[in-house]
Amino acid sequence: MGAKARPSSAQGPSKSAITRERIITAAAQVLAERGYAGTKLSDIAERAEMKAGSLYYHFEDREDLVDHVLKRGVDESFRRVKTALKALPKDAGHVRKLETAIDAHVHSILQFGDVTSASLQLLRQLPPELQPRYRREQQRYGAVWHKLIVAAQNDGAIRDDLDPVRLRLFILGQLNWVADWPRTAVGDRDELRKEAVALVLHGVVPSREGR
Amino acid sequence: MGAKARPSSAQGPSKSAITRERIITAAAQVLAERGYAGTKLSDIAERAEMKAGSLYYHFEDREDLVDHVLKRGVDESFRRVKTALKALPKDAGHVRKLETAIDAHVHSILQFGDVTSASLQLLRQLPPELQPRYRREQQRYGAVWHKLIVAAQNDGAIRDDLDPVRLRLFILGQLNWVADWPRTAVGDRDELRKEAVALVLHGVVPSREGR
DNA sequence: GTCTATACGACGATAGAC
DNA sequence: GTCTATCGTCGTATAGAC
Repeated sequence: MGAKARPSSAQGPSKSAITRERIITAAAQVLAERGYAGTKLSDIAERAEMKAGSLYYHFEDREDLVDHVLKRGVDESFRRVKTALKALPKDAGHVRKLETAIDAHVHSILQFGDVTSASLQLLRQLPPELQPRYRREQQRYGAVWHKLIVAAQNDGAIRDDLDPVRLRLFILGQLNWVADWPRTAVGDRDELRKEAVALVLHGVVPSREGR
Repeated sequence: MGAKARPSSAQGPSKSAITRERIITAAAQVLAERGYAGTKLSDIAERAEMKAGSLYYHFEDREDLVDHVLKRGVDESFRRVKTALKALPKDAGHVRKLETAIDAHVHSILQFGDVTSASLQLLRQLPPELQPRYRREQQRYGAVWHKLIVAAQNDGAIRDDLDPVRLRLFILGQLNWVADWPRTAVGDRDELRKEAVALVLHGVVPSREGR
């Protein structure tokens, strides 16, 4: 990589910002496959094509770096789902909203697979002192889904014989697991998103009037 | 492998065997919440109420201990699902079989939560050299589900517009995630199992003739 | 069987050259 | 900004007492 540092006169990210980005991506990949404690700075550095010591120019320490990966992972799905919901017409039905949220959540997982996967499994593995911050963020996201589900149940748009909390966890669990699928199974992404929506909404049994 | 296998007589488990069991359980718990590399022998020892050095009397080394936890985790669901399927009447329908497998899988997760949870997330985190053995075991389990799903699709018992591989991953993902639920969300276990079956089969939208 | 004490290696972090 | 060199810490594993 002998690219000359280009003076960021006009606009666009500085070289430093680009490097930071490269490091975060590399970190997310290693974290996703090795877990929190299994991730060595030397591995991150190698994947980002630099030496371990150089990381300290961009981040305070290991924890600071993990912090950035984690925050981004939790935020990504959140932002995307909120945006997608807001883009819906005001009079959209509950089922339509749910479809939209499912599609957006899966979409974010497919696009930011490593970051999402890393943040999802890391939440458990973090040293207890570090957990509260991210748990809170995750709960705010969970709350969005919870409202969606409860509102839909109250209006009779979806079945109300399932506990809303468990229902949310079932749905998100099914979708989150996609981050861990073997690449070969993912296949066509649009197809996958459609299937996810279909499965959550209608299940595997073909509908029959006299269920 | 680990400790010496006692020539099995008619007596109960030796004291050594009991201790081994205690250690494996402790290890599963720590592995489930800290990940592979995050699990220190001292933590396992503490939870098993002994000192770290003493573990080496029962297991060759760290890897040997993890090995036992992992093997058990993959086996548990497998055994339970196979047994449940065999107990069905020969003429059981495809949907009935699927229900049974779902119920058994969830049941095993609820009962061996730590071991299952540990083995599920550890598969990814293992050093590459150690993975093949467990992957193979997991694939054998996946094959059972695959056959179930394909057979059901071919007979028109379940919808065939979803890719069978992805369908399997969706279903198992939804169920596996239960291992990571907060204890407070699990609630009544029988209720949870029923809900899991209902959700996979019929989804969240109440059935209507003109879907 | 379990303990304490210790060697040994691996990784995080810092300092200073370029 | 990135490198090399180095220090300190911590965890695995071993040795030997009880």
